[in-house]
This record gives sequence, structure tokens and C-alpha cells, in this order.
Amino acid sequence: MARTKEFDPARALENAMQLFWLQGYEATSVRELCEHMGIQKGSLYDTFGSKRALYLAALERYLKLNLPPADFYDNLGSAKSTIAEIFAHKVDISVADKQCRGCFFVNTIVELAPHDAEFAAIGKEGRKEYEETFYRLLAIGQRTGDIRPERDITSLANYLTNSMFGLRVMAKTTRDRQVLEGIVETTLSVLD
Amino acid sequence: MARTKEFDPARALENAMQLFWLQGYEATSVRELCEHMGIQKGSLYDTFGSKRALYLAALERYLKLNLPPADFYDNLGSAKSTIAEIFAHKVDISVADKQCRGCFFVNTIVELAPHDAEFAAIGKEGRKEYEETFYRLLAIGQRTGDIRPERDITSLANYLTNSMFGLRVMAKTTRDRQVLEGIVETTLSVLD
DNA sequence: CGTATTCTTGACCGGTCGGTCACAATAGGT
DNA sequence: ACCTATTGTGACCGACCGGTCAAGAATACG
Repeated sequence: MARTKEFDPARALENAMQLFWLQGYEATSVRELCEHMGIQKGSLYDTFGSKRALYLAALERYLKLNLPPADFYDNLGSAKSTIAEIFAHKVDISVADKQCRGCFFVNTIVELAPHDAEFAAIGKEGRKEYEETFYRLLAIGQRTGDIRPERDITSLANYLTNSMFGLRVMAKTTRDRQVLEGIVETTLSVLD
Repeated sequence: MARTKEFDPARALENAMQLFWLQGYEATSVRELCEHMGIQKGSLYDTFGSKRALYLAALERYLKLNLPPADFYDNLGSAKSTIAEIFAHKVDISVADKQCRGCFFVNTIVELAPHDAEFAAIGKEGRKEYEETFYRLLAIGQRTGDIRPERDITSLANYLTNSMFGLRVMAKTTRDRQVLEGIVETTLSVLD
């Protein structure tokens, strides 16, 4: 056979994601990426194909890490408290992020969707997944009596997704925990 | 004296704004801008100074056109219905925008704030203005009995700003009026 | 140990970037 | 008509863009 790779592709992808997340697609050059990833151009193009493909791989990785895993809906407490935890977690992440990078997925939608059909499709798809997550939780809530049965949970799921998106933009202008927690508290009061 | 300008700078700025709005800062080249504005590079740099300065001018123009005018708070109906109108108007704009460009201000925050201090400051400032608009309306609402007096209107103003931001991201993934109106309806139910 | 195969390196590619500038064109003042 | 101040034009600048590739270095197998 032949030589083994000297770098860990997973770690390199992680580093690429971090830089894309901070700077966006267009503002990040391949040379900067190489520096951040600790590899040379040849290796980058050999392993990931192109700048665009690398970005797509980084985004896929981000979504994999941030969307709920398969066993998410087992063993949860009340639906309402689970939703509250999801939001509280996002607040924690936002406050901890000193660079105010927000959400890589939302950033992608905003920067690329309007003039790039493929990213527009990914945006639609991702939003649907967020909504489905909330929808399933709300459905469980209605089954267990957590959420009142007459509520339109499709509409509620859209509403929660909307608030989540807003929160991730908000996080780009403030890291004030009180502000963010206040928003979440008001948002969730709708579920009562 | 001397020659008069052959182009209307205001119209040129409008055209520049439209293109920046659609494509973002980094993805838009000076050559594209010249084409869209109907002028040459020399004129662009003479009149606006630089690509960056042109973007800032376009953003300022956008904010001037989209923030409420000075007499906004006179002669309004109930505070609650005014807030509802603001959101309804944004829904109309979102549905009408076939290119799903969203909000130029939100786009700027998301693309540029994390790695550019000046735009980060503009983002903070703009958010404050949005919040103040809602705060004043809510204060009027409390005075006229429209909003219950025990409500924390600072928190409510943050909440409404958050929903507004979310809505403008949402608009990049869907132009479905029912979805957007459902979100707004749920959002505003908090005010009851 | 030799060799086939893969990986790394960095020079290099054409093209485009944001920005400049000399010069031609056009206007008002006299 | 002439001068002068300003605008419009597009060739041009160095730098950088995303991407390629030939040659050298390193490995696993026979």
C-alpha cells in the first residue's frame, strides 16, 4: 500500500468549521483555512474536494452535532420542560460564545440562501427538522396532558422555531444572560 | 464652475443597496456594483469613497427607510394594534419578496458583526432602536390600559424584537403567508 | 530491501479582487 | 471663445482568489 495521512481529517474539518462559523463563507479564504486546519492546499483539495464541498461538510457536521439524536424522545421528563431545556441550552451556548458567532446553520441561511439554490434547499430542510423536533415534543406534551389539547401544535412548532432563530441572531448583538433568559421565559409562557 | 453629475447619486445608492441586500457584502464585487448602479468605477469611488463606505451608506439608507419616523407615535390607534400592524407589514414584505432577501439589517449583523467591530457596534445600536420602538409602544399601551400594568415591558420589548428577527430569518426559508401569520398570531397572543 | 502507492509540499495557473489615475468630455464664468 | 473646475472612462496596479500539479517524502507489501 502506501503512506498514511499525517493529519486527522475529522480534526481538520472541525477547525475548518470553526473558521467558517466565525467568518462566513465568502470572507474565509482557502489559505486561511489551510493555516487553521494545519494542512496544505494539496491535502485540502485531496481530502475535501473544494472550498464549497468543505463548507458543506462542515455544515453537515454542525447539524449532526446540534440536532437531537435518535433516542432523544425516550426517557425525557415533561415535554414542556424538555423544550425549556433546549432553549436554556441555547442561552448557555450564546453567553459562553465570546465571539458572538451565533448559529452556523442560521448564518448559512442568511449569507447564502438568497443567491444559492443548494443552500436555500438546505435551509428549508433544516428548518423543517427544527419544526419537527418541536412538533414531536408538543405532540408528546398533548398526550401526557402537558400541553392543552385544543392548541394547534403545528403553529406552535413554527412559533418556537421562529423564536429559536431570533435568539441566535440576538446572540450576535448581546451576551447578556438576563436579556436572553427574559426572552426565553416570555416565549415559553405561550405554552401555559 | 464645472461639469454636473450625469447620474443621480440617490438612485445609484438605491441600486447598490438592492444588490448588497440580495448578495451580501463579500459576495458582491465592485464591478457588479458598477453595472447595477449604471456608473463606472471612478464615479463610484469619487462619490462613495470605497466599497465598505458604500455598504455603510446603503445600510444607513435602509435603516432610515425602515425605522419609524418621528411622528410615528402620534395619531396611532391602540398600541397593541399598532404592534400588530408592524408585524403584519413585515409579513407582507416577506411574502412579496420573491428573492427571499430577508432584512438587510439582520443580514448585515449575521454576515459581518462577528468579525468586524464597526458592524458589531451598528448591530447593537440597531437592536436598541428596535427595542425602544416596541418599548415606547408598550408604555403607551400601559398608559391607555391596552397592556396590563403589571407586565415587564422591557422584557416584552426584547421578546418582540427577538420574534421580529426570527421572522426575518424565517422569511429566507419560506414565503408561506399562513406559516408567517400563524407565527405572528402566536407571538402577539403574549400581549393579551 | 525494492517497489508500488499514497500523501505532502509549495510553486504556479489564469482570473478576479478592491482601488488608482491619467486623460477625455462637459459644464459655468468671463 | 477661452479657461478652469469637475465628472466620466477604462486601462492599469499589486495583491489575492480558488484551484492544479509535478516532484519529493513516507509507508506497506512482496
